[in-house]
Amino acid sequence: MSLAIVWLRRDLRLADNPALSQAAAEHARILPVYIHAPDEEAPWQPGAASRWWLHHALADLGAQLDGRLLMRRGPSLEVLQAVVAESGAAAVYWNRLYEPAAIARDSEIKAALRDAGVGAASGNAGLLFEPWTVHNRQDKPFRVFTPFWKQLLALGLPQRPVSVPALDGRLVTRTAFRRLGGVGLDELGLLPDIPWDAQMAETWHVSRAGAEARLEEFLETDLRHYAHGRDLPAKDQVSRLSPYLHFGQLGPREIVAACRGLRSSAEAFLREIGWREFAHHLLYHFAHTSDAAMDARFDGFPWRDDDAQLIAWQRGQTGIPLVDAGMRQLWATGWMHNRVRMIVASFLTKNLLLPWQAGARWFWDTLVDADLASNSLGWQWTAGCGADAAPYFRVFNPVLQGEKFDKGGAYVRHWVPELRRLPDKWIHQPWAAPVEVLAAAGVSLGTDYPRPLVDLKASRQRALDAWARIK
DNA sequence: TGAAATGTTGGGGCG
DNA sequence: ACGCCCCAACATTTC
Repeated sequence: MSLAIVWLRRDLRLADNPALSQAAAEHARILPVYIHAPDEEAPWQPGAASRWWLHHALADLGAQLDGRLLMRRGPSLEVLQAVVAESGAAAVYWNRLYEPAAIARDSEIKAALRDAGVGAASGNAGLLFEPWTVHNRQDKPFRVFTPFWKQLLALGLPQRPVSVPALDGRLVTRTAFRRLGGVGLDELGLLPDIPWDAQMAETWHVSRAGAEARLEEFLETDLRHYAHGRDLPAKDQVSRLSPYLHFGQLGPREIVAACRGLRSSAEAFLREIGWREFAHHLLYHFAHTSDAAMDARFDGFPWRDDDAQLIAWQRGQTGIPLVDAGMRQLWATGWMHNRVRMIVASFLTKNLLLPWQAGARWFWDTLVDADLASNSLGWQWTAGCGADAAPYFRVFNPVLQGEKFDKGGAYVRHWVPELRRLPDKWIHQPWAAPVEVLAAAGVSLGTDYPRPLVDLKASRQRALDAWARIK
C-alpha cells in the first residue's frame, strides 16, 4: 500500500486542502507531518504571539487527525528524507508558501526529493490566484490595487473549495505512527516561558471550529454594517479572521464561497481579501519589499533614530490616547483593529519620523496574524513608500481620528483606563484640557499619563519638510 | 482607507 | 432698501 507524506505548514486545515486531497486521491495511506525548523525562517522567525497561536493551531489539528500529526524538528529537507526512509513513503505533498525565502527552500526540497526518486507535488491552499498568473496588459505585475482587483473579478474568483477527503482508515496506522516517534508539541517550545498569554486565551478560540464560528457570526451579524462599522474600533465589527487565514485554518476560497449569495453586502469585505491577495502578489514579484521601500526615493529619506521614543510607542506611552490604546490592545491580545493600525503607523513614521521597518518589526513580533506580505504592504502603504501607497503628505491626526471614529472615547477608555474619567471633549487630547478638568478626572499629566511625545502640528510639518527633501 | 489652508457663498446684523 | 461686514458652512486646493 503506497503511503504519502502531507507536509503541513501554513495550511493547517483538512478542508479545502489540495495537498491533502491530492495525496489521498493518489495514495492509500496518509502521513501528516509538521516540521519545526525555526532557522529556516530567519530573519523573519515568528514572534512570540505567532508562536503561541501556532501551538494551539497545531494542537487542534493534531486532534482533528486523531492524534496522528507527526511532529519533528530540524532542517526540513533532512527531516523529510528521514521520514521518507523510515516510513517508506512514495511521495511528499504540500501547499505552496509565497515568501521569497520559503520559495527558495521549497524549490530545493522539491528538486532533491525528485532526484532521490521520491514524488513531490505542491498545491495552492493559500491564495485565490497564483501570483505568476495575474498581470496587466503589458504583461507586468500590477502595482495598483484597484485595477488588480478588477482583474481578479474579471477572471472570476474561485467559488469552490476543495472538498475534504475521507480520511477514515486512510491515516497512517497507530502502530506505524508510534514507531516513527517524533516530538511532542510542548517540546517545540512555542509557548511563552512566562504566562503573559491569559488575555490572549480569553480573546481567541484558536481552532478550526473557532474559525468557522467566527466566520459565520461575522457574516450573520457584522457584515451588514461592515462598510461603516469596520471604522469603529470600539464596536469591532470586523472579521478578526486574519490569524486563521495566516495559518491556513481557514482559506480564502472558503471565505469567497461563504460570501456567495451575499453579493452586495460582502463586496467591501471581499475587497479586503483582495488586499491580502495583492500583498502576496506584490511580495512575490518584488521580493525586496519586506525590507526596503518600493519607492526608491525613500532610500535617502532622513529617518530619525530614537530608541526612547520607539520604546514609548511600543509600550503605549506616547501620550496620545488613541495611539496608546492601539499599542496596548496589540500587546494584550496580539491583535489591533485595522483603523488603529493605520493611525499608530502614521504616528510612528510621520509624527515621530521613525523608520517603517521598526514598526513592521514590532508588529511582526507581537501580532498573532503577523504575515510578511500583509505587514510589509501595510507599513509601506502608511509610510507612503509602497505600491499604491497613501501619498506621503496624508498624515493622520490621532485627535481628529479619535473624534471621528471613537466618538465618546469608549475604545480609549477601555485600553487607557487611567483616562477613563475624562469628559468626552478631552478624552483624545488630555494635554489640552483645563487643569481643573484633569484634576476632577484624577489625571496628573506626566505622572499618571505621559505628556505627548511630540506636538502634533509641529511634527506633521517636520514630516512634510523631510518629504520635500527627497521628492 | 486625510488634514489644513484657502476660496466661495449666503444669511443676518447694522448703519 | 441697500451696501457693507462678519462669519459660518461648505467647496476646492494644497501639502
